[in-house]
Amino acid sequence: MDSKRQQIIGSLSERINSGRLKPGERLGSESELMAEFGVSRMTVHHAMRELEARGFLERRKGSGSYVAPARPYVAIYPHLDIRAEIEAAGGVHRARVLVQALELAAPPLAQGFGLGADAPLFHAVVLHLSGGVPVEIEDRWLNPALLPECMSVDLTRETLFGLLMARRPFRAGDERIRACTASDEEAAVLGLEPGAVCLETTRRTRSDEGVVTQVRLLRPGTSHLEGRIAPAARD
Amino acid sequence: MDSKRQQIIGSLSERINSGRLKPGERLGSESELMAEFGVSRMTVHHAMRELEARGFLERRKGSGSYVAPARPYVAIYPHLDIRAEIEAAGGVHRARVLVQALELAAPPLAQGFGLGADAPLFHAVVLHLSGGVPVEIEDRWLNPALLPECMSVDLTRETLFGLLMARRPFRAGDERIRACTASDEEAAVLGLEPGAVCLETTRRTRSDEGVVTQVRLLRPGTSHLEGRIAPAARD
DNA sequence: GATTCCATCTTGTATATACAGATTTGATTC
DNA sequence: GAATCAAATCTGTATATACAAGATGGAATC
Repeated sequence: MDSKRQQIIGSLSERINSGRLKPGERLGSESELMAEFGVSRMTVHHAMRELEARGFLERRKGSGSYVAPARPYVAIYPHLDIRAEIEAAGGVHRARVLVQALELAAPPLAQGFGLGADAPLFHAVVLHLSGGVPVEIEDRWLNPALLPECMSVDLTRETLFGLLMARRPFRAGDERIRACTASDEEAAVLGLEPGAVCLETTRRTRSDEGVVTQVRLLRPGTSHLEGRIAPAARD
Repeated sequence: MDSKRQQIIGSLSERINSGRLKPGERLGSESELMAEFGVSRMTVHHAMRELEARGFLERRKGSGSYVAPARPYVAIYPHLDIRAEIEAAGGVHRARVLVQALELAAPPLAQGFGLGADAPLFHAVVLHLSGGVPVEIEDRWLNPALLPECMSVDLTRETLFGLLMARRPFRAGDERIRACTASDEEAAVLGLEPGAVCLETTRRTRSDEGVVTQVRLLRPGTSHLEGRIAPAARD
């Protein structure tokens, strides 16, 4: 048995989802709904508050409650950790470390991290395999101040992404996807013929302390990224 | 001046975001927080309810309130409508309709729509341009029952995506991205040399009545998709 | 007709109370 | 020591009340 609040939420959201109440349309006042559902005003109030938080309603003090405009749809790609992605697909993740060093980066790159050109950055290049099949080249730059143990980490045992998630949980970033061709070296590492079509993802993530990491992910063009389409989250 | 509830929400979420309260850790009980903040229990209750709805807390009846585990991060790509995407980038959208017809689709395609092999599907191929430059080929199949006017629509004036958004607002779907090479025909339409690298997005969206539309979007590999990284939404 | 002002309606916030229902804790009992 | 049971603790829900503050509409006034 649902609570009264849940019943009201269900009833109202059904009217909205079914299209019987259209965006912009005004709902009854709390007093009216209170009479309709036979509950107290506060119960209606809490139910509508929750619908507002979920993005179904907009409420205006002194005026009333209105059906919120339809939210735009977005595509959501959940697999940011290559290890989790491979394991979710039933594969066994393995990694080959090609580079793990402190290097002086090209000036524009160091600039992106807010560091001088003489400050060394941590650089890692890792080939990720699923059951022996090359899946992705990870070419990552990292501000070593934000992950001091980066040089001593065994990258065949844990991913830098996983480490970063555990250490610096709250941050945001941006990502770009494009298609390109593999260089001879990249093709060799990925087991492709030279000039093969590849999918390139570039990511930069920030925390409050600045840019944490920048990474270029290269995978064979035949592999595909899988996402889902859903209404954008409120906020 | 924030409300008391907002102050409590701000104070608690700050403790969580800063890491002073770690995932799994127990917060004080409503009674304790009531004393700490000098408010009534219900005020604390409503504040924590909201934090729970936002995904910061997990509350267990009889036990207490606990900091929720860190949400996984996802990549979010907001531009599903090519027209909006072009205009957001400051360009002028224009379209060239290459195909707009009712066709008998290949059996596996018709099957995806839950229709028999003898049921015609609406098929549209549209080249989208930004200021005269080809940006994307849209190759779309659509269940005509769900958009009866599809044959009479002027696709140079409005996009099928926009139409669908307006008519069938609530639905979900999935999307796949891969890299490929353009066929001779596609390369010609996009103004690329034959065999050029391209980015291919395939989308299928559903409503309660079944599959609404399936679309293949092809754009030059040099163009890139831009998204952002953020914690996954609750639910 | 245009403006001003007030009564009324609306949602927002805070509080107190009461009881339900799940969990935890501790004492009792075997 | 282990099991059982009861009390205390904690969150969930519903209600009533009171007042604040924005929005609206209509009446009174100019």
